[in-house]
This record gives sequence, C-alpha cells and structure tokens, in this order.
Amino acid sequence: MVFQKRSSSEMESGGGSQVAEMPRVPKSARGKRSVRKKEAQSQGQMLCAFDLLATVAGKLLDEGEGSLGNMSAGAPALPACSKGVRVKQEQCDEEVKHFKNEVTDQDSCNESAILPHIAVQRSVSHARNEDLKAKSEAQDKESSMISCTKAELGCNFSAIADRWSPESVESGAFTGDAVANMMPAAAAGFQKITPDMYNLLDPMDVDMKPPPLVSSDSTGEMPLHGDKVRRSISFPRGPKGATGYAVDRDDDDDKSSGCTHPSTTTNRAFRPNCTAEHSRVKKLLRKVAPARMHRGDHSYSDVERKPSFRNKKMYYTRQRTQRSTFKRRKMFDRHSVTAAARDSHAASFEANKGTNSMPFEKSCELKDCHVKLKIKSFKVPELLIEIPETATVGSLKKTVLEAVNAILGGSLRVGVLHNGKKVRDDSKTLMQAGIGHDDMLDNLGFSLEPNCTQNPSQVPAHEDTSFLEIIDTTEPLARIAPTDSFSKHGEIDVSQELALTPFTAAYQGSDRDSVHSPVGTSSPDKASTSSRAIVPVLPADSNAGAIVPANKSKRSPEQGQRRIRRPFSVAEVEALVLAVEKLGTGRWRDVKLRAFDNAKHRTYVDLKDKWKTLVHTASISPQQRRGEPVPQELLDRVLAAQAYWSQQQAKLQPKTPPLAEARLLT
DNA sequence: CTTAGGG
DNA sequence: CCCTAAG
Repeated sequence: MVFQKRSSSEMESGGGSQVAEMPRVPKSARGKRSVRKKEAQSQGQMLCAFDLLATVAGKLLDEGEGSLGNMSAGAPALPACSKGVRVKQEQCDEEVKHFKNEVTDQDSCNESAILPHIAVQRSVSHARNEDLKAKSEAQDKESSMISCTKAELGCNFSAIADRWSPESVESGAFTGDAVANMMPAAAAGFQKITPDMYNLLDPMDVDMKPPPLVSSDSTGEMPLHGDKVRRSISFPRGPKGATGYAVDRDDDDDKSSGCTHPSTTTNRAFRPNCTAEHSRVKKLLRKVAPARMHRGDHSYSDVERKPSFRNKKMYYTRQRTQRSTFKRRKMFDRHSVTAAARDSHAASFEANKGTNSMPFEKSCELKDCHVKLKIKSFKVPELLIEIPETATVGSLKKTVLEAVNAILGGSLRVGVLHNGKKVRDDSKTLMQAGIGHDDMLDNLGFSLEPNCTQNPSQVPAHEDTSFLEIIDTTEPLARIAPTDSFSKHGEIDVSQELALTPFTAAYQGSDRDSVHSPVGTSSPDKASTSSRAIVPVLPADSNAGAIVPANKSKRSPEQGQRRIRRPFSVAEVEALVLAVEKLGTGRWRDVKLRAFDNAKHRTYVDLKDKWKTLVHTASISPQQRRGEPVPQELLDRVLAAQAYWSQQQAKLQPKTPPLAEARLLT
C-alpha cells in the first residue's frame, strides 16, 4: 500500500509533466511518506518485549530449558485476535518485574530483578567463568592456550521449536508461523524482496516512459526482474514446512493482512505466501543495533549512525524497532567488553572468582598476559510480539517466555570473532589467532550462538554453518570495535555489544540479498557475496537461535569509527544503475528507497558516492580500474545515465538556458 | 534530514 | 567512506 501511495504521490507531484520521473519529489510527497509512516506506527500491533525477553533469558540461562518447556506446555490459549494491543515500553517494564518474580526463583536476580539483561549477563558470565577457570587451569600446562568458551545451557533451538506444537497455533499461543517468522532468512527475504518488487512493478514504472537512455532496458526490465525476484523469493520451507514463511514484516507494518496490497493485482503474484499473516502471535526478533560502548555513548551501528530513512514505508517497523532499541540500549547496554593487552607474548586467562561480587560483569584477567576481558553483558535481541487484546497477561508472559526460549533456551555457545571472522579453532592460542593487543582491541568480538549441534566439537549443522558464514562474509556486525575509553587500570574498554540477535545475520544477509534480488540473480551473481546465497537458504531454526554480536561499534564517544568498507557487488551496482536511470542523479534518497531499502548499510550518501566513483570508473581505462570489475555494459549505462540526467538538470535550471544566454549575448 | 562536494 | 556546508 505504501508503495502505491507513494507512487500516486509521485505522480501527483509529477502531475503536469509527462515525464515519468520527476526530477525531484516535491516536499509534499515526502510529507506524505512521513504521514504514512506514522500511520504504520499506530497500526502496528507490536509489543516490545525486549525487557521481558532479557529477563527470561536470564532465567533460562540459569535454569536451563526444563522450565521453559513446562511453561510452553501450560500456556493458556489466546483468544482469537481481533485487535492487537500495543504495549508501551513502560508497561513492558512492569510486566517484566512481575514476570520476573514469577519466573525467577532465585534471589540471584534480586539485585537485577528489574534489569533483565543483568540476569542474562550474569548467567553468561558464570558459564564463562567456569570455562575460563578450566582454561586457566589448563593453561598451567599449556601456557597461552585459549580455547573457546562455550556455554552450554541446554537444549538447542530447534528442539525448542519442535516443542511448539501445532495445537499452539490453534490456541493462539505460539504458532509455527510465528516460528517461521522468526527466521531471519525468511523475514529478511520477504522484506527485501517485496519492496523491490513493488518498485519494479510499480504502476508508475509501467506507465512511465523510461528515460531515453534506458528505454531498451526498461522494456525488458520487468519480466526479467520478476523472474529474478521470484527466484530469490523462494525460500526453503521451514523445518516443518507446514506454514512456511507466511508472514513478513510488511504484513506487520501494513497491519492489514499483508496479502492485501495496493497494486496487488500485479505484484501479488510475486509475493510469497501471504497466508499466515493472521497468525495470532507474531514474533520478530530483531537484530539489536550494533554495539556501542558506554552508556550515553551513541552507538555507531550502521543503522544508528546513518541518517535514518524514517520515511521508509513498509519496513518502517524494523527501523522503528531499532531506534527504539537504542534508547533502551542505553539503559541496558552493558555489552561492553573490556580488554586490555599489555604483553603480547603470553596469553592466559584467569577466571575471576570474585565474580559474585560483581553481578554485572566478570572479568577475566590474563596473568602474564596482559589481556583483560570484561564482558559486561550480552545483548538480547529485541522482540516484537503481536498479541490480541483479549489475550491474558499470563499468555503474554508465556508468549514472551517462549520467544525468549527460542532464542536463549537452546544451548548456547560462545563464539569468538576476530576481525569479523569466526575463530573456530579452539586450540589456537590467542597469539596464533592473531588476537593481540591492538587486534584485540579493534577486532575482538564474542557472540552467543545457538548450539544447534549436540556435538560441540563437530562442525555445526548447516544451519549453524550458514549462520557462521553469514557472519563471516556479511557482517561486520560481528566485529567488535574497541572502545577508546580506557578504564581505570589502563584496561581498554572495548565496549562492544554482544547481541543475541537471531536476525542479525539474516538481516544483513538478506539486506544484501534484497538489494540484489532484483538484479542480483543474474550472471553477476557470482560476484556477489556468499552471504547472498546463504541467506535465502537459511533454515528457520538456525536463524531463530542465532545470536550475533551486533557490533561494529568501536567508537569512542568522541570519535566514531569508520564504518567497515563494503565494496559494492556487481548486483548492487546494477541495482544502483537501474535506479539512477529511472530517478536521476539528484534523488539519492529515493534511489536508496527504491533499490536499497533493505540494505541498511547503504546510505543514500553511500549510493551517491558510489555513483560518483562509478562515473569515474567508467571514464578511466579498464586497466586503471580496481576491485571487482564492473561489467562494461553497466559502466556504459552509468555514463549514459549521467549524461542524460546532467542534461536534464541543466534544462531544469532556466537560469542560464542556452536561449537566455544567447539572448543576453545578443 | 537531504544534497552536493571535497577530502 | 567521512565530513560539512547548505537548504
């Protein structure tokens, strides 16, 4: 719907002219977008259960799965959902407290009763400590041997998922759909694809005459893309295959049944299953914004840092979520990891036994070594829940609990990320792994991962693998940036966020995917990152449990860190070219929305910059070009589009039109 | 927030 | 990519 509206607005703006693309979208049009966004917000029936989630997580970690399983079993049925209720954060907090009391038996959480994340952290810390302890012992023999810490807490995600019986669907409790929804791949995929598709199929596009230079392309464009899109859309079914991924974020945002789309007639065909959108409970785990370090510090995650595209239509929810998360983050963020390296020679861990005294954080000190790690907390992904007004508080609690279980209930593993890559070899020493002073500060990260495989030693199942791969290839998220701030003892606070974000990886990947999907599937595909291929294929379970450190942050409050470099893939370039051909060179925001709406890491400024470089690249000899070669065909289009739009721009500026100039001269 | 450019 | 000046 949004798209349609937008189209119309554009048309309005373009009103007088026959030209399909207006040089500029009138302010009015933008205003509309904003309004739309607001509407979407009000419509959304989501409950942010971040806090709850965290709380539960803590519990889970402490107690293991058992309790979880029980809880889900006893979940009360939810009444049919006619209307959704949106719970405000404040309310959530209250719930959390109560919930906590109920669920938590231990006083262990007392201090942190109100702060879920704390509990989580503690749990993690404990696990960690043990490992570390063991490690330190082992180290006596093998100095500097650091193996990955693993926190094995219990059941794996898939197991939990299985527990959600079909009946629950009926009851309104957890549904298979809900589970499916949680799948990053699915969710991401949908999000990405749909929009693009719409764009491509946008009525306007159809009506509009393609710009002169592109006309030929445009002609074949639709069918072609459609094809591509289709392909990308077909995700593997969920493990159960029952419901499939019927619901996507769009649905949520649209609020109305997602299936109903404006220009649906045409577009619809491309939409994946729209069937389950009515599932009563939808949960979406979102990736938590990447890291930041200190409270008060602004995170530098992509999303955060970038100019926000608040006008996003369909995906608006996601963004909103993230944003809202930020605030919370301040409160909860303790995901900071402090690392100090004094000496690179030796690396040994010393478990901090006095941890108890410090509920919130544990620090591992390396004796000789000089490496101090302090993980203050792991971030829990934001959880969105849609629940009928008629649902009982108890059911809400259960729902949240289940969701949390899905994420944390499974056995967890701790992954170590270095330079954005997973360090899998547990036997490696830090040194061997290249984790040294400086490195550590800059590129060390930890992640909580679902332990899908019963055998820790074994390479994870595909799901897990996918997950890993995604992280490696796709996400800088995994990276942890060191904080500038140095703590008291010269420790460096590498504040980082460890986020439990099932969706993080997926999103990233999907984001890319989405971007590519329109065009990406074509030959240039190979060029694209592996992530792309992976994403669509991700099994639901894998994602559901996946936890990724979302941080890329490393910035000290004072100086932000440079975002990681992400070369544009050919597919992205193609998408960009396509969009620019249609929209012109002065509407980067629109280009962003049109072709990169899902690629959170690409800002309109990035696109503009990329275009700039593309134009440059196109003008130099192939020998001088570097990086992934861009097909000459695309470069040609770049030049053509650049020329065309430059001309258009010139025309629009009546200031010194040729004629006028001539007159003046004469 | 967006654009447009320089760095 | 970043940063900034300008709307």
